[in-house]
Amino acid sequence: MVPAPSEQHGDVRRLVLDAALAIIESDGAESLSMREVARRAGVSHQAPYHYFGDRSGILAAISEEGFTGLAQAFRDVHETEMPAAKAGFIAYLNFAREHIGHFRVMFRNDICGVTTHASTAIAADCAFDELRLMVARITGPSIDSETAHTFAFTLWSHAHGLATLVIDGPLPNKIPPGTNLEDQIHAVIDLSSQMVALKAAEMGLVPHGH
Amino acid sequence: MVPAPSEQHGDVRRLVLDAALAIIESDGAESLSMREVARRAGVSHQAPYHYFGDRSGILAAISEEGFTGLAQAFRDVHETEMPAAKAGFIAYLNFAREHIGHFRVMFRNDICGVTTHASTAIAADCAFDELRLMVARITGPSIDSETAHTFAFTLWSHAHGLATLVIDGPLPNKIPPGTNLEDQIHAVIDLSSQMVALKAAEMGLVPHGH
DNA sequence: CAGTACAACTTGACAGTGTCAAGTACAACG
DNA sequence: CGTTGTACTTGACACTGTCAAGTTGTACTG
Repeated sequence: MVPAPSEQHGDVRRLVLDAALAIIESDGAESLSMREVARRAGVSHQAPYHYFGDRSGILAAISEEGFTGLAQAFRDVHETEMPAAKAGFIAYLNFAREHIGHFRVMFRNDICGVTTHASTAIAADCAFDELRLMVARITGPSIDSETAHTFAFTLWSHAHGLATLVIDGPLPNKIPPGTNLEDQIHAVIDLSSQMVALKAAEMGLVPHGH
Repeated sequence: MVPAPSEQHGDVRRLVLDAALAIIESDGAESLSMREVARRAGVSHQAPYHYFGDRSGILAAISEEGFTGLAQAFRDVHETEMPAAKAGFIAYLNFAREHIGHFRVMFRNDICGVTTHASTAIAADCAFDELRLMVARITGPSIDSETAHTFAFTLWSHAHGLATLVIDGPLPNKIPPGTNLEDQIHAVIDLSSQMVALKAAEMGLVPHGH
């Protein structure tokens, strides 16, 4: 049976996971070597396999952890006084930047196989449910579920695109000379959330308050 | 000196590139092995290095090719009768889906180092210039360059997010049961372009016609 | 026409990689 | 004490990226 997480056994799993995250954060997911992970965690080169099965297993575990964290980030948005759309964009981008290791893996089911790892898929579903709850704050209750779904997908796309372009894409290199990256990012977030708010208003949707 | 591209010499380069693209399309960029590429191209395991220097070199070449293609896709949008925003979203998504191999690499400067490969950076700049021209069709001329830039970034983010989520992300697995993926995608594109059009109208921007 | 230079490769070697297979240490349980 | 199971370790294998050195053919000089 699995020992209590507080015991030393659980530590190796955590150690391995943290070592993997450190590598992914600094060099990207491609550079993740199981042997280097093991070396940094101070265990034999085969120990990680005991916990995660194979390379995709460790990535799936990171992905799962990431989705759980993202769901929490979405939940935390409910506490804000900011307009929900803007707060959502900021939360998404902040999560991505603060958890680059997780973020780089989460949306890559080509390398971690969300479809093959059930618990990762469940965590992803939870995060998406939380996103839909957040979107419901923008659209209000007077909306059919199909449109609500489309709204959720759309906002997700917008936030995701910005985050990926900022983190691994060429966006940081493409800001005009003399301008500040953070300012540009906030201008994009502002513009995006204004677009969302305008459309919601045009559709006669009323966001519900706190 | 470099031989004319029509000669047999150029063929190897093309062969290697195509083999690499085939691997990336089917298995992702992580699974790209230089030796497997060489094997499929029917050359020695070192031949690809002759042309591309190292693993990141081949990825940079693919990236460059991709950005050149994307720029062309943007140019082709000018021919459409559709509203520019919607046409742009569709063009971006189509490009991504029809050139998965290129797309999976282009925006990953963690693996192909756009910063280190000059010609790739130039191609990326060209594509971005073309994007700005396209955005100018939406915003019209009555807009200061800073706002125009923000508009371009924003639309880019929106389109990019949708494309990445569709191609490698969990979006295809997250459509509600009984609904069609293509319909969902088009609903998102419609909603996004409506948001853009609304904001442009609110700002008093007038798109210029054909 | 000999000589040289250079591009376009090939062959060989090396350290490092993912993963299968087998072993060891040790606690829990009967 | 013996069995069972977890938590690893050690060893091996085929494969990887890349450096170094060789080979072939072609172009161009003297």
